[in-house]
Amino acid sequence: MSTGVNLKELAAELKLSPSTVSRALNDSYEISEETKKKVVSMAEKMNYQPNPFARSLRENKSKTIAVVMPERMSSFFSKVIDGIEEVTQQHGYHLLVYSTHEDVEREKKIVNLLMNGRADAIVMSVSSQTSDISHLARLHERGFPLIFFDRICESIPTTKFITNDYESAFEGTKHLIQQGCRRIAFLMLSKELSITKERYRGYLDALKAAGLSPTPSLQVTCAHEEENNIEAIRKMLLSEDRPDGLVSSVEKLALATYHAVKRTDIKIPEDLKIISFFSNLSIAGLLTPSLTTITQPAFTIGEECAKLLMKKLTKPRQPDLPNQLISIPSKIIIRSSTIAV
Amino acid sequence: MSTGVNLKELAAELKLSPSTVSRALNDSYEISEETKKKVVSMAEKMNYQPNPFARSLRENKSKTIAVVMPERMSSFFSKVIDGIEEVTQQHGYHLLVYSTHEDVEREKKIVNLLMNGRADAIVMSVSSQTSDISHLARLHERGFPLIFFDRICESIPTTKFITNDYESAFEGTKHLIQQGCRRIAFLMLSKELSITKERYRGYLDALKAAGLSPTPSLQVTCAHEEENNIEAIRKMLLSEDRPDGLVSSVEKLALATYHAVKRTDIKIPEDLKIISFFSNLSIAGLLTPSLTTITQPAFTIGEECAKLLMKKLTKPRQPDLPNQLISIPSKIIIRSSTIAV
DNA sequence: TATAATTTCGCAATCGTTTCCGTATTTTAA
DNA sequence: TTAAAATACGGAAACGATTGCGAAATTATA
Repeated sequence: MSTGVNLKELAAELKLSPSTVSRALNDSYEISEETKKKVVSMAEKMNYQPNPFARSLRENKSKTIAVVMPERMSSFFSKVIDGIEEVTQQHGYHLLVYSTHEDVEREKKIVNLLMNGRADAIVMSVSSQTSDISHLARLHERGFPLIFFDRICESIPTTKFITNDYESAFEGTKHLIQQGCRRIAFLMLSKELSITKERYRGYLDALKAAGLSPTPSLQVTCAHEEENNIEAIRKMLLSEDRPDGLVSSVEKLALATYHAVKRTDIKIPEDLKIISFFSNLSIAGLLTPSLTTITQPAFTIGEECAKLLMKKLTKPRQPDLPNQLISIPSKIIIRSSTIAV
Repeated sequence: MSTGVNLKELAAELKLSPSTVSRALNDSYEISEETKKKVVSMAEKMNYQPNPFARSLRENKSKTIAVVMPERMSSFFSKVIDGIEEVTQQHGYHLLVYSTHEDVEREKKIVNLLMNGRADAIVMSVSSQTSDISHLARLHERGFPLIFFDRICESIPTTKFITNDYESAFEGTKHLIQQGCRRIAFLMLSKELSITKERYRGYLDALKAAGLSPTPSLQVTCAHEEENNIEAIRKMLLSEDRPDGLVSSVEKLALATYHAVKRTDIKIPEDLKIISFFSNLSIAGLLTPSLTTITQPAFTIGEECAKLLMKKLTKPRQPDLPNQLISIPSKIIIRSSTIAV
């Protein structure tokens, strides 16, 4: 791999010193317009590309953001990253992307690796296994810029971007009740997860507001393995107090539910109405029947994370990321899976 | 952001020179076992993390791989990256991930940015717009390690990983014919794409082998915008010589076809049988009717790309990546969308 | 015992930038 | 006309690691 020209060679060609060339390329006021032109044109001619590591070493920043998330095959996370990339790319930033595969040990390893400054900031959504958050707390205490989205750590005082989890779950559950549901199931990944807690609370409060009492056996905590989830849901669906409605707090469990239903003779929406947090609109419309979704503003969440970070990182002497919770509302899109017949 | 301890501070604490400490940490034969122990334990105690940029600058390598692909919201590409990450993470490599959004201009920008050595290698799948490949050729001519997967550049002499596109398309088309189809449509993204060419060839040859002649109006070239694709497909499906079978060369066009069919009263598989290159098995099973798929070994492709790169990058004085085409076969999974009634 | 070989470590250069100084030249002000 | 200020540039020190080379201390060999 033949490395290109460096600053010294470029300077030699121009019969200038490296410092002058550097300043010229960085548009310093100390350099005359005339020399700037010369330098810039010669740099183009010789295809000079500054070495990013020399620069990072000197400036102590990498122009790189790390994104850590639980899984890649999820339209929600894909769209968030698209949103982040859209903003960061305009500022010349690069994206390191890591998947924890819902494994807290991998999450710890990744976070610890990132503490050496390879990235200027971390945008993350924690794994469903994450209960001990000391690795993240340590990162933040050291002053490392850290932003959470979706699955947040409440106790770490930094900026977090979420959707209106509580209200959406409340409204979604209320919608099921309005459609006549009385025994409503709730599917979740892990009780530790911030999104689980909030969405669950919204679900419970909606039940309470309607004078309904929750049935413990209808609240299913799932795991990572899809087949196990499908079977757990199927059993719940066929249990004694089988539900007539179902709220899924994450996309993948809605899909698991459709799989589970296929293994029974339950009819949606006649026997069971389903609503789910879901980001893949194209798929939602193709499911049979089409799925009523609580659609999170995934792309916007990514954009907002990135905008905040860019402000903090590209301007000098910015304050720490404020300890705030920013909520961007979801939209409920009613489709066939909850239409009363 | 308070940077941690560096080598000099660690050395001072140990009353040793930085060079000795560096060698001790790198397990050099020149250092006694005794000092090694001391150094390592002190490094742990002080939580020493080597500065990656200083190291990269000195060693002229970044322990980073760049992955450039056309889109993120695709189960195929997601799985490929999961495969790559699985291997590279074990070697301590990091992943920079870029999406071109099927835009060749963005692809060029990204590739040019990567020429400065920010990554040690690039794994890429070109955009559907890419016909001029000079940006990639230049990269390769400079000796930059470059690997293609799926959507390859035939003319660039490096290693490419694909699936058996021709054979799979041939077998898939043959399957439709065996199920009684006579007028078989073909959906593609861009005629420039390597996968389009090969899969199209397989499709044509299968027709020919059965004594069928292709109908030009049944061969639809689609673009990026989903709604436009759906409408184009719908029109084709309702045209005079409407098809009774359809091969989709990529996942998203199969979904578009399902959407298009929903807007007509065409019945699958009675009126139209569908087969598609498709990686999202969970979704394939949930479509109505479930979709017969040509399932690419996405994860394995990613793993193989990464394995080859790791061999090249982690061992000293490796030869250039050989000019070879490695094909990993797909599997055809027959579901309801092609079952004759 | 004297010399050679081995072990173990330190000094200093290096990677390619940026930037703090210093300085020569030109312009402005008094 | 002279002093002060502004302009335009170069020298050299950083940033934090790795490594070639030299040297002291120890061990082996003759």
